[in-house]
Amino acid sequence: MEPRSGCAINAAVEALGDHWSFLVLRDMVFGDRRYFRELLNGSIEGIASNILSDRLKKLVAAGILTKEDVLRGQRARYSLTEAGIQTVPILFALGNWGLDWRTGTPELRTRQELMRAEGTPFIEELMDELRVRHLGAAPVGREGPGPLERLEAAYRAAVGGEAA
Amino acid sequence: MEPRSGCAINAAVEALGDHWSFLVLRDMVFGDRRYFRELLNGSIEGIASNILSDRLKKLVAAGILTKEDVLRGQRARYSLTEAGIQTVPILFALGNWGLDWRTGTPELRTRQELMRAEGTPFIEELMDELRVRHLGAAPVGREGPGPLERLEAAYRAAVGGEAA
DNA sequence: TCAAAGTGGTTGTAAAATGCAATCACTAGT
DNA sequence: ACTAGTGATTGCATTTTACAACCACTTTGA
Repeated sequence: MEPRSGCAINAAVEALGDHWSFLVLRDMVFGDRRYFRELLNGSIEGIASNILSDRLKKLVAAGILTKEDVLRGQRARYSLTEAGIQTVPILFALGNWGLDWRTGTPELRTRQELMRAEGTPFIEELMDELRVRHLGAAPVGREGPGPLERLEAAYRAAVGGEAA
Repeated sequence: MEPRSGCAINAAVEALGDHWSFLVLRDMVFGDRRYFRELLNGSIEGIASNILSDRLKKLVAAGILTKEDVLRGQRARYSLTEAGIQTVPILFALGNWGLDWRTGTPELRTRQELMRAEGTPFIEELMDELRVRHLGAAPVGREGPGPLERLEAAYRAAVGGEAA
């Protein structure tokens, strides 16, 4: 696909500005989901398997994710690339807007509020942790529980396993 | 439309996470376009009139824009609401991602680089200027040319009138 | 006064994307 | 051999999108 224009905002929107792409990234980043089935069953919005398949393919083609190439029938893991990790500030900005201008479930609001309260350092720390987990980067020496660990409790309480 | 989930990111994506909605907001925020025809002819991506009509309607319904209600055939002006103005950080994040991970025309890259170099203060200043222009807020006392004025030269050089 | 140009759209129509359920080829475990 | 789980693909109906033409109305200007 060639871009409709040379605008950076347009380029970003074309690469990941699709309802489901954002939600897939959200679940990978904040929900630590890396397998097809996890993403399929874990999504609170209930994505269809063909749509998930298509979006994963497009995100891989766009250089935002990579996929372990395994044989058919084997569990394949998806990883964020550096480009994928750098979508975190976009997700953060979207979440903050939604927090301010839309209602939402208290649990998820709590999570977003936690992130906003911690601000940019939290985002940086989260991105570093994603680099360790997805890119195999050397851990950055930090004390205490990581950002995902801190979020996990709030996230699982709200999204958890029950994908009604 | 009721939301697919109580997630803030999902809420934001549902309200404005559509290819054209983002581009309309971009042109209103950075291109200072406020009329149907300006948006129609000014868009470098070439939006169709029915799509523009539909997106404006949806953005108004979502509380992101307001429309002066005038008689049919009269020039109606669209304004950003405070919710609309607060999408600026999202557009900024999208633009920065596109700048880093996609190629684009040099002119538009220059514009995005200018913004990024000036950082958060630029965004704040831009949002204040939008409040003055769209909400009729009292001008914030600042010296020198405003952020839109600074951007205008670069923007018009690239996007200008030629909507090929 | 009266045509011409401009206003924000609407109306076809065809192409593309989406959503849903069923199915598939394959692997791993027992 | 059987069963459950893997990441998808396939049909099919519905919805959304894109493109061009057109519309009702107002404003402009000679």
